[in-house]
Amino acid sequence: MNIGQASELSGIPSKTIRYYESIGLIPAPARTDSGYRDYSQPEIETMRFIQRARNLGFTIKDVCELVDLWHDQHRTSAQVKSLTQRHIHEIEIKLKELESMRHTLVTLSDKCHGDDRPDCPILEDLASLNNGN
Amino acid sequence: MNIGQASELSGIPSKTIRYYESIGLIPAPARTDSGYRDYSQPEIETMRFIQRARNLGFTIKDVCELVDLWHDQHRTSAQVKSLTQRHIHEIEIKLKELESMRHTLVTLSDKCHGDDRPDCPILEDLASLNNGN
DNA sequence: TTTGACCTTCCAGAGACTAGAAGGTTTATA
DNA sequence: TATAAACCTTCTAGTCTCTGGAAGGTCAAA
Repeated sequence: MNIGQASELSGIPSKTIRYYESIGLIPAPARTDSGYRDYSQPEIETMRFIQRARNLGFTIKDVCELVDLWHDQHRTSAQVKSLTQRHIHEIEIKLKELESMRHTLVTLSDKCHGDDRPDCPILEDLASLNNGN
Repeated sequence: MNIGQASELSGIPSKTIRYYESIGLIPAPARTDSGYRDYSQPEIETMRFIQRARNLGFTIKDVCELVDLWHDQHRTSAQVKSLTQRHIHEIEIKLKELESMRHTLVTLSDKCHGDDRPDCPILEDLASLNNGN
């Protein structure tokens, strides 16, 4: 199976598959006589695994670990859960940051007339002296 | 005022100030005889403005526009509000993505025993066939 | 045989910094 | 006055995760 089909089945763009291979996330596949990458079914499964993990926001490094754990008969579910909870924690930190930003922005935006005049509470807030750094 | 003091007062690291100058977000300041950057008060105000906008998640490109609008006597508050609402919209998209990730991850994590055994619903889900791409 | 859709490699750019190297300047202390 | 620490300078390269494009080879169908 060539890279285009692998891309279709895994949902990972061809360019990204090559990139993942270049950084060692996906092992180099067999090649046809003409040099085309030639994937087999288990390699597609791995790609789908990787794609799902990426869709859940795991970093490439985390995905490497997850793939290793997946293939490790002697893994413990505690290892996987720990990795996952660390990731959840990071997501929650980002959520809080974004929610705080949104709150501030919505508050400012609501105060802004949004008309032809230059007076703008958003700019005034950004320019204000009595404001956190 | 040298770059270290400007950094303290604006909350932007010296390295980042130089970077902002290199991409044209901050204009090149005066120099002392020995070549040190020499900032005046209005330049610090601009840096503080930039730092606050960055803290609200605006991209560098947006910040450029905001600074331009700030200095433009003929701006309209509608321009600023429009920029801000676009940004709020992008934040809301990211919030939804992250909340969806968190929901999935928490659900999976709750199902995982997190003990010495290898059985793990998290890995099973990532590996499962009947799962979105 | 020709066309179009694949595939290959390699290089560069995105965004927003950050680290480090190699060297010059200023300031404080001994 | 000497020297050491703490600044400053420029430049290069790395981070992270791709993505686009160029130049060229291959394959399948008409």
